[in-house]
Amino acid sequence: MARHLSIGDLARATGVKATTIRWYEAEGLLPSPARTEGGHRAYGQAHLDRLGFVRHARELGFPMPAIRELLGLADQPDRDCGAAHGVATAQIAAIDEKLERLRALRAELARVAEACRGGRAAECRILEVLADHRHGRCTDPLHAAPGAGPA
Amino acid sequence: MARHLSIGDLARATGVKATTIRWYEAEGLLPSPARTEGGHRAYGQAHLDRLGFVRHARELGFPMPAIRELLGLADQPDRDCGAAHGVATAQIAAIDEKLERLRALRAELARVAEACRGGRAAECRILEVLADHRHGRCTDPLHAAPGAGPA
DNA sequence: GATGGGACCTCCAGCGGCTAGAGGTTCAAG
DNA sequence: CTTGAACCTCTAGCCGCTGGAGGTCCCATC
Repeated sequence: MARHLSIGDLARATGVKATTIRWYEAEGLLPSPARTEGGHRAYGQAHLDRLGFVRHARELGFPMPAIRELLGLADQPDRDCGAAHGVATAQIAAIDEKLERLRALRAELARVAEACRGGRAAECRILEVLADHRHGRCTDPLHAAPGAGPA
Repeated sequence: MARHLSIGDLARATGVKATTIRWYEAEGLLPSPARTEGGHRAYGQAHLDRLGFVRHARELGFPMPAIRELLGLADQPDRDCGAAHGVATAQIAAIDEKLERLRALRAELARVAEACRGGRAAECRILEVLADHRHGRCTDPLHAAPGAGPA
């Protein structure tokens, strides 16, 4: 009898936890597998491949709707793959945005932290800067350039 | 005149939504204000300042427990501000970690996207690469684990 | 003083992407 | 046949809000 793969086997093979695998199934990223007589999930190679796909896409930060779209494309080999390219490009743009924001954040935070010379909290520049909201008024930390706003 | 500030006044002044202000109060980041006879929140300047502090700290990505700590420090001017420096430094470290992850992600994703030359999905390298999880090359530590795959 | 409509109130649910636990059942090794 | 590890379902929780339902209050205008 060809041995099926248990959920634990998939978990070990892919590094995705069993609970997460079940959750992917509930969310429709993985098809529901067959069951043993006792009700345990019984997977095959196709499931393993698909889970690998999903995991890799998640590692690359694709949100679940994007993964659903990619899966749909992978399932319909005749469709134009331009859509896949679009999904990937959008994901890159999203990452670039996050990167830029984090860099700006990092810069301001470093500036703030460096201003602290120790001593009593009453004189702490970190707390001062945080408390001073002339400094703020920006929803986006991007524009908070060191020389520009708060003199 | 201007006996008190309404929640809407605070919202307009700080750019923090009223619902979020109420939520900060529930979470203990803002003290509960006095109420009008009808039950509306009645704020003073101190609340406005405090909300500015919280908002700015959030913009810098401090998680709520860190903000609680910073607020505690700001309230006790005699304490050593080394703690504030520690909080800021930890936040910088967290950002650096995220930045590094995102950069690696971005690089791989760009590589993946570039591989696509258009055409049918069956030949799309994006989908191929996502499906093939043995392609290695990823500096992300999350990715590095499964050396002993399904043989 | 009445009225209208916007601002406010409370409570609850939901987002993404899982994760953990309770409490019960099944499988496979010895 | 007996363990006990792995599995099952279901529920709730994490962060940091956000939105909606359904009701009440405030205040400018007539």
